Amino acid sequence: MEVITLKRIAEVLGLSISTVSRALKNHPDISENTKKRVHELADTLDYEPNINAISLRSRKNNVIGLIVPSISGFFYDSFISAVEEECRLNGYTLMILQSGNDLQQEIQSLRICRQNRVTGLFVCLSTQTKEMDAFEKVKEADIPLVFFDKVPNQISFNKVCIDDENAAKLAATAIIEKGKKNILALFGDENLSITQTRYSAFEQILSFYKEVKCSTSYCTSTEEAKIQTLKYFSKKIKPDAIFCMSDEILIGVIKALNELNVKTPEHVALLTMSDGFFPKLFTPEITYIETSGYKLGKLAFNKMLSCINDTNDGTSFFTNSQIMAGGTL
Amino acid sequence: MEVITLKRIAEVLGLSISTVSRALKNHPDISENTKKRVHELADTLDYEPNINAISLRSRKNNVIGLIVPSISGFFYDSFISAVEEECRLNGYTLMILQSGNDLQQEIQSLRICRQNRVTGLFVCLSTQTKEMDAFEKVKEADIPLVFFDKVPNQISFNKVCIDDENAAKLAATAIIEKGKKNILALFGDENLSITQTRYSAFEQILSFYKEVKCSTSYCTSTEEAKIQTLKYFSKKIKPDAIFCMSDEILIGVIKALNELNVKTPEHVALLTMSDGFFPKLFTPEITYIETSGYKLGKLAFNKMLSCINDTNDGTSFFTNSQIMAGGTL
DNA sequence: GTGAAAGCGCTAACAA
DNA sequence: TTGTTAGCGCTTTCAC
Repeated sequence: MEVITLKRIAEVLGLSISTVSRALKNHPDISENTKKRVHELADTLDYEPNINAISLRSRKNNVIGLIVPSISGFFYDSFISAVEEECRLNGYTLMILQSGNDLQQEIQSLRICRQNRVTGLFVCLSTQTKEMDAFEKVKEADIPLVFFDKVPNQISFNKVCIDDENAAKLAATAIIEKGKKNILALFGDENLSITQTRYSAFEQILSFYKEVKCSTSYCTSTEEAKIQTLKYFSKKIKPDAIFCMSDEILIGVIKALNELNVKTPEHVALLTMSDGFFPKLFTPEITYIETSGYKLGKLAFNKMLSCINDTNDGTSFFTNSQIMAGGTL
Repeated sequence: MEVITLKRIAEVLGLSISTVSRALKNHPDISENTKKRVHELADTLDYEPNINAISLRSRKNNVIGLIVPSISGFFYDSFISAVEEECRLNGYTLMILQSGNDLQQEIQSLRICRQNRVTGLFVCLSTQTKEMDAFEKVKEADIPLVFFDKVPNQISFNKVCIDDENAAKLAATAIIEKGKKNILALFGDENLSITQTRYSAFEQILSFYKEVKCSTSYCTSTEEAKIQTLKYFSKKIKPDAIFCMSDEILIGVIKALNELNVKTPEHVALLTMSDGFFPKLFTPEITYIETSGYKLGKLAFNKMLSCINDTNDGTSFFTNSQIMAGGTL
């Protein structure tokens, strides 16, 4: 099946390529009659302009790249959903690459984005990433770069995050106010700044309450969260409250509690950070600090737009959090 | 920041563009010394070939399109995850577009894919789609087209599905064997062939057992599934078994059962079709017929490859299903 | 109101 | 072993 180009239309109509090009864009110079003929033929032949040619010629590309450890589940899918929506609404196309938390893969994805001359790039760092050299180069190449969720520590990068500090403080305060004395706090991967921020904010609040005991544990997976929970409940003094840093952790905790037949809130209080989807699946619904991937996605896109339009003020964006009452605290 | 091209490298090295091009590809004609010089400069300048130019020149594109109602949650995220993985491993790049179950959006996404000259296209139909004209045109344009999950009825299209018929029969048989007499069967959107297939297979099995009563209901959302469940449990004779066609339905049912304080399997048996993620979140774990989005994604990509390589034999692919024992049946 | 020509970055046939 | 040239599909300046 023949692919239709301006050239082809021009041949059929006995016009020059440039006239056809202008006619399709309704350029004022072109006569109404010519415009009509061109549009009609283009329609019947199902002409679609070749984006590659346009990108090449204009030296710009409407593709935006997104690198993320995994598309599926836990927050990222709704973040991506929001970003795709905004991209589409703004005439961009989204190219998604999974790093699988693998360093090589992340670098390779970065290269693919550069080869594609992406207009901008969203990145959620892999848990392995230490060196930021490759990302520095992206910046030097003047490609707008917005980190989300798992972001680097350097202040020089654009970041869009949950307001981790505030959210973690909110959580700690809520637990304290319920008079809990023996907290189990489960966090994610220790290397991530997001984990570090949540951890220190949480600890900071607790430090004001010397009488409250808190055991902390870092879990890199749902399975580990389950194991840690089982471990702490096998001790003589059992936790009277559990704080989960994320859905991923929460699921592990719930599996453990189910196995132990420990009920919330009767035997233990439970508070998590989440977008609310998982917390609402259970009975009683789990109390959570709201951290919406969808909202963050919208925010991230705004940041990206300001970078693209060169109106970026260099500030980091944060979504604000609030506590959503369920029945487990 | 200057963008590096072959031309630039050629200038610096005092070579012609074609020599540089060949050197970078390690063409045998080029002397070792020249290759070395070119590679070194390319490295220090961080040269990356312009994919747009390559696509234009070669008249092919390594982009594969994917149109889906929504990226997030319920099966699609893991399907997409698998497809992205395969794309990456095979040198393709994935362009994702959400239709939001909106007809206009779907058509628009189709157009974007055509403009981008995608090498292939995965489509999960929106619930609104009736006319297949636009997709016929894609086929006529020789763009490999693979439908997944929500697929058209026409036999002429490539489809990759859960083996819906077998899965639904498996479900019906399992429920019958448990001696249930009053089944509530909840299905998804009535317009979808996937729903129709599951429905008729389920009914077919039941038709052999005249003594078994079965109420059927179509739900287009989680919320509606909840409402329907509440409705049937407000009747005098309550269901002794519930069959859910999907996770989306299951979640609604669980919320309803929680609200009613109806326990599984004591008060009612529960069986769903799922990839297993959600069923395993609850206690007891919910018995399900396995339908893996991830597996289906891998299958879909194989189908796509065979289309691209023109070795497609025109058969539809099905993942096989099996029943996974939880504690609710 | 329309056309010719150049050029975006790249590859490959042909020439030298 | 290297260079010249043409052309992928498109836009845009300049000429008529």
